[in-house]
Amino acid sequence: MLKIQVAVNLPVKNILKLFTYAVPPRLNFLDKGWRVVVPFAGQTAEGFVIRRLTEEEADGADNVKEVTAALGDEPWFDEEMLATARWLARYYMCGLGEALRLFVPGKSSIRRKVLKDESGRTVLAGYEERFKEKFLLAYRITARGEEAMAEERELLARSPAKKAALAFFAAAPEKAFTIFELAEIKISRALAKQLAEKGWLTEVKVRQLRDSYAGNDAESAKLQLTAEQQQAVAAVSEAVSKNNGEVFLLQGITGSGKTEVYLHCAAQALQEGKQVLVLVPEIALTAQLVQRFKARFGERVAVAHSKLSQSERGDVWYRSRKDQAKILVGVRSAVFAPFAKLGLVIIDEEHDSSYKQEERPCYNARQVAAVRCRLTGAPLLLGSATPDLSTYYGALRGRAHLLRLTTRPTGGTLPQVKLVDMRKELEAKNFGVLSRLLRQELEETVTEKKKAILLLNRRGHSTFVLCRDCGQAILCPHCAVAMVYHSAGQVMRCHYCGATAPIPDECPACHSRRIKFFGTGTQKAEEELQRLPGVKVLRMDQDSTAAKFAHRELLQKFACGDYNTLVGTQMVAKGHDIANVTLVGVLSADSSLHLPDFRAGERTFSLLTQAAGRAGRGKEQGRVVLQSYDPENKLLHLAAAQDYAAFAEEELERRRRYLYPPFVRLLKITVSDRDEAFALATAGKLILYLQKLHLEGSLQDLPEIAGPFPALVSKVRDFYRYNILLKGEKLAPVKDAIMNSGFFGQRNLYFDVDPVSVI
DNA sequence: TAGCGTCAGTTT
DNA sequence: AACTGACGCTAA
Repeated sequence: MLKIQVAVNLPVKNILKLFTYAVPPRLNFLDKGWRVVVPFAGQTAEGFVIRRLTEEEADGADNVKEVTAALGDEPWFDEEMLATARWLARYYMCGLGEALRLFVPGKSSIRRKVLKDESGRTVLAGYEERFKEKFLLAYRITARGEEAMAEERELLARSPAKKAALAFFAAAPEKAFTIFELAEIKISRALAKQLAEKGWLTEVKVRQLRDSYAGNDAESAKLQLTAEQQQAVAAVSEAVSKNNGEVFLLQGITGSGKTEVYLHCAAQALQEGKQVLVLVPEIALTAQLVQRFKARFGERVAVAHSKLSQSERGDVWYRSRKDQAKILVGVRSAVFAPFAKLGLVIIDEEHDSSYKQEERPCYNARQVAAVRCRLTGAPLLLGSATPDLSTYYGALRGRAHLLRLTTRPTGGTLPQVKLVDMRKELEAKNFGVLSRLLRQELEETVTEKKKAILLLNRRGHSTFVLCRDCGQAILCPHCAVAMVYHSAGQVMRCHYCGATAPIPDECPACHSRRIKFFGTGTQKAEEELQRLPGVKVLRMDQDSTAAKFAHRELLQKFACGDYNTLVGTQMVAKGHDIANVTLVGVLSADSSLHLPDFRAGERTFSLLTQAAGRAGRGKEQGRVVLQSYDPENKLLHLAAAQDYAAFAEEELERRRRYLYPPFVRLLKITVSDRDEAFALATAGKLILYLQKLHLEGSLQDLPEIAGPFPALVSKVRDFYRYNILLKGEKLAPVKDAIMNSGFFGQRNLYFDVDPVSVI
């Protein structure tokens, strides 16, 4: 009988093994790449077929169970996807099953069903296939609904929301609207359901809407390219034709028209009958880029983002595999989409940390894309105003072609940047969030009917709550951080575990009643700004954008409404292009600069550059004010001058000296346990183990081992955290050794390859 | 000594 | 992830 090797799809790291199953004759077509259902540990699990066993091997494998069923009507994985998964598992230290499941929308193709008897024992463990649902809940108005509308029922008069909703349905009495379409125009699912219960609407199932971004397909005019843009397009286009996996770094100042280059390169790939993958940091933040692609390429564009329903995502994947979608625009996880003929990969804002997954497996989509490109021959186009230093260094060393855009095609110039010394403000008894200069600039801006964006990278109202007598800040009971005062709800909130607590009347330590709030977050800044004449302020941070689409709505309000000032955390700095913004203020330019992390400088430079780039994108000259307590700091001056090359040179020198990427590779190991002593002991044992391996000669080079040291936030949700940092030019032998040891399966150990931060 | 809760080890 | 069997502790 045919036997196959299978990787099971379970989200656990300690199943590294592959398992052997027998294939019943009816499933004889099974081969590598197929998804199957297999019995596993008395349960049902999804499995991925890795390969067929030879007859010899099959004879050796006794006592194996049979494959239950095949999923889908063709293999899910092609050779390239399997190879990418194998690379990912080894590079990022996870099981092959764990790597393969990333390629499956929703991480699993089946939903398990477990039936139990009265005594709680499993009597039937079955499964059902997901994504079979091709229909979607929709609502249509009924005759009674139309009557109600006509009669202006009392209830409708009292509820404007219901009335408006019903009026919307009445305008198109034949049409059924899916819940997604309704969400777009802010008719909630709950509201529709209420109206249905009244008999005014009826529930119907309509065919799954394949594309929630349909519409606005108006062909947009191609823009005249600058000489630099033309050069970039020509270079990438040639690589698309050659299909030899070349890598390009497109470094363009903010507003230099990187998107237009993407569009032209994509057009070239399409002309050659190839597909394009476009990765963007966060779809909510880059709606404008999606719009540009939709406008240029219409229905050939599919969009994959985290707000898609399971089956919608399945549909998008299907269209891409079947070559129906020519361009796939998506966030991090879209790097695992199947393609019929991948011809170009574009990564926008390639330095963005959202390409790194923070949960296991901690892959970086940029790296995964590079591997897929190498395997398929598709060129990789990385775009950024402030490239990741590793990417930039690679380009300097000839591993990628560096393409530069140094001018703004609109003719606008880079904004004029001023640094303000906040120590002088204190001397002048100005204790507000705005320096005198920024306040004056803001008042001028709003008087001229222009808009301003203010960045303050701390949410909440006051950043800590302190007893004035004993100096004790109030800490979260579960985490090693101070709680932040939030004016909404008048509570203190932990930004790590979300715990809330009322403001204490007296100090828990010394019972003094002199409790005071210190520090400034976005809420307090908002309050202060509201008091300024003519300033109409909107606040954008995690708290004000918690609701779905709130982000987009806020930006829309700011762009079209009568608000003139947007204050918020770093999300105000990213990806949008709002006309009429002429002033950008960074309220505390050095807040992220002094974190004990090797990338703090790079992140700060990138954030400041991006923030500054929001100013004066049209014809108007933009102005930027950076407030700092350390205005002599060289990095701030480089950011003010928007001089990436100089910054990179300096930062690379520092990295070389202190041995940080791109000069070494990093592996961060976190030990996390309720028992602090146990966590430390485990870390110690792991380090001893590595040193022993080295002495035995199993590791040619012992990487430099730093730690264990407590994480910057040493306790989160009652778990103590210690970090170990391994540095070395080649980490593969250490990674392999750890994966083959008992340490790998341990529950309290987490492995992060190429960590974004080491704190 | 039965009766359970926790934990480590296994799943083809 | 879910199941198994071993160990250890409580209630008699």
